[in-house]
Amino acid sequence: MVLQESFYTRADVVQIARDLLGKVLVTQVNGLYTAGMIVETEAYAGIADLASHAAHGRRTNRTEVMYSKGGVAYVYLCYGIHHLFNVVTNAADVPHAVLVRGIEPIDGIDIMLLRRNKNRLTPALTAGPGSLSAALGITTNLTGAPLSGPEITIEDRGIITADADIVAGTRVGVGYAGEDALQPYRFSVRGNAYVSKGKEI
DNA sequence: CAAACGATTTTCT
DNA sequence: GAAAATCGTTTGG
Repeated sequence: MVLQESFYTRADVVQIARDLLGKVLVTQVNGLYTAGMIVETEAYAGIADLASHAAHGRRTNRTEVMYSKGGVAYVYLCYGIHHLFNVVTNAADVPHAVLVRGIEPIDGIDIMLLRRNKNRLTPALTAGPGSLSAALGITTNLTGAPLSGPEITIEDRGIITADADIVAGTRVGVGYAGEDALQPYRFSVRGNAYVSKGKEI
């Protein structure tokens, strides 16, 4: 079933990041259906989190969508090349978000291969935030799109991820955030090949 | 209005 | 291991 708004509007963004492991991210872009299980996430805890784009309550055109009520997409362009997909959480005006960093392909693998210009399935296809966005056809024009569909949804297909199979660690690429870079806000499925190789956990 | 830079990935040496 | 690719956003003048 498709996750309801009540899943996203909860106050604890770290808990949501953990809960997203094992859920299935589904996109339908240009009529092409692709889906994959989320295996790696990072929480960005709003104004108090120096690693967040909304640190100190910064509010700009780019970050505005993070202030939406939970349950919409926040996609932003990094290094001019990569589209990074986030899930906006919490109530309106609380700019929390969860970055999805890795998925395990489930449906539409042939489509993903075409989009990534590859001809065989390897973990590199969807490991890493830029890679999975490209594979699923996610671009910045999905920013603000509701996760209730039709273009993008997150589903619970009954996959259970035990606590023992969840690895917590520090976030990748946020060294500029000082103390907050040390927060255990990164979660991944233990041993899964589609977890990105960014830094060590 | 100009300049620097980034929640990354790929490619070259 | 190092560096390029590449552009919207943000910041400074």
